[in-house]
Formats: sequence, C-alpha cells, structure tokens
Amino acid sequence: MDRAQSILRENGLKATKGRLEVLKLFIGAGRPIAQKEIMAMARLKLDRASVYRVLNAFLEAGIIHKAYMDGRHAVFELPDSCGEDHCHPHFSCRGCGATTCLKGMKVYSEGSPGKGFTMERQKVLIEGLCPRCSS
Amino acid sequence: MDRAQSILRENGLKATKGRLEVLKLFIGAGRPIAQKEIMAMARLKLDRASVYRVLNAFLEAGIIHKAYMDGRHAVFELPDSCGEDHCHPHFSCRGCGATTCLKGMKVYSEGSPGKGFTMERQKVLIEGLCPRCSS
DNA sequence: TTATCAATTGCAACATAGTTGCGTTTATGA
DNA sequence: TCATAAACGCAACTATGTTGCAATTGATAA
Ligand SMILES: [Mn+2]
Ligand SMILES: [Mn+2]
Ligand SMILES: [Zn+2]
Ligand SMILES: [Zn+2]
Repeated sequence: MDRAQSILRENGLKATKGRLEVLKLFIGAGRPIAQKEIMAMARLKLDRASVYRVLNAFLEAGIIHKAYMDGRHAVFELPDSCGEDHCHPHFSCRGCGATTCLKGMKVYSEGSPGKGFTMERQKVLIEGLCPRCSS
Repeated sequence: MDRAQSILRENGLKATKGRLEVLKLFIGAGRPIAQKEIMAMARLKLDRASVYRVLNAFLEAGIIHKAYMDGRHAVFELPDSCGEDHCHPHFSCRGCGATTCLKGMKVYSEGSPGKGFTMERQKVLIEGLCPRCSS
C-alpha cells in the first residue's frame, strides 16, 4: 500500500481513483497548487465539481490546507514546515503572480489579539517582486 | 473642503459623488469592508461595476488596500497602524466569520525569503475563535 | 468471490465575485 | 459657460465554487 493510500485510510476516506490522483499530485508537487492546475496535471479526466469535493474532503480531514488566496482562487498544499498553529509564510510576486513557499522564514508575533480570542492558525503572505521580476 | 475631498485631490482623482460616498464610508467605518457592505451602507444608489471601479482606483492610488480575502470576496480598508512594508494583522473567526483588526499586535519575520526577492508588504491573518465563539 | 449499500461521482444548473464594452453623463479647468 | 476627458450606468460576460440528482463504485460482510 503506497503513501497516498495509507493517508486516505488513516483519515477514513474511501480510496477512490480521483482522490488518489489528487493526493499524489499534492505529494509530487511539493508546492501549493490550485484546482485548475490539478485538472491540468491529472492524467485521468476529473470533473470540476468532483475535484472541489475532493479538496473539501481533504481540507476537512486536515490532509491539506488553504495556503492562501491567489486573487480569486484558493491555493492548497500539504502542511510542510508548518506547526500546529502556524504555517510557513508564502511569497507572492506582484509581477508574474508566482508564489513561493518560504519554509526557511520564521514569524514571531508580539502582543496578544485580546482577551477571549483563541488563535488556531497564523498565515503570513508577503507580497513583492520575485528575483526574476526584481531585475 | 473636507477630508475625503482632499484625499481625492491629493491623489489626482476626480471627486465624483460615488468616490466621495465610498471614501466617506471607509473613513467612517474604521474597519475593513467589502463591496457588498459598501452597496448596503451607501445612501445614494451605486452601481456594482462602478463600486468596483472606485475600489480599483483607490487601490491603485494606495488610498485603500486589500486587507484579506474573506472566503471568496475581498475586504478593503484604509491603511491604519500599518507601516510601509507591513499591515496590522487580522483575526478571522472560524465560528461566526467575523473579522477583527489586531492593531495592537506586531508580527516580525526572521530570515530572508531568499536572494533577489524584494519584499513590499507583509500580510498576516490569524484564524481561530473570537471571544463570543470561544465560550 | 459476490452481493450489498452508503459514499462518491458526473453532469448540469446555479450562485456569487468581479470585469468589460459602450453609449451617456459629469467634474474639471480653460 | 464650454469643451473634453474621465467616470458612470447598464448589460453581458468570465471565473470560481457549490448543489441536486441519478448513476457508479469502493469497502465490508456473507
Ligand atoms: Mn507553502
Ligand atoms: Mn484592519
Ligand atoms: Zn515574479
Ligand atoms: Zn466568532
């Protein structure tokens, strides 16, 4: 039984063709991907609605999380270099739109959100210009 | 000449009724608002497309910025307690969906994104439960 | 292995955010 | 006041994501 299969098993999700395909794409990609990319990269034809349902199932199980919003669409990834309560930062290029995981950066917060707030996860997005677009 | 008018003047934007109305809403709100809210709060009838054009003009001029994405729609605010290169963090409640500006919190990032990256702005979103939804 | 049955899929219709073309209106400055 | 470029209203369009329903399929038990 391969890695994708056991992840689904562990999370009580039926190992359907579509789910295996999508999960393998995430494992292979090693970077955040969007629904559109998933459709494009998939070898077997997947229905748009089904891909969204797979993504939502993975989200609910915590297999993936929403890394950030790229304009109007969400981009997902496997948690990697992420703690329980924070994710690694992402860099979004204003020039070409490309996004980079900043797994080497750490983020510290000072002060508290206020009495009564329960913080569950912190997401950091840094905007700017990537090396190609800076020059 | 009131504040809204002079802001538009300073940024070389014609002081149209719609722009004045929207800008005054931002000034009065003191919190991030979305296009839908703007339409609802406005006294004079505004066209949807025109509101988006006003928002885009304000964005381009730097009068407002996109605070965060609330699900599928963008939420905008006047820069407040924001430096040149970073914005104050926002808290988004998983329970009720409400969002709070965390103007008292500071977030520092350690390490660099990598050679060649030009960082322009840092955005932080903290997810969790607000005081009402925590109890 | 085969039968069963709830979970999942594909399709189509829908919902919602945001953009764009075009003809009309309006703010500005001469 | 007038001329003009910018902005607006409207309607049509694009794109992301969701949902109802009938057909399919994966897990489990016989
Ligand atoms: Mn990442
Ligand atoms: Mn804010
Ligand atoms: Zn770039
Ligand atoms: Zn809440």
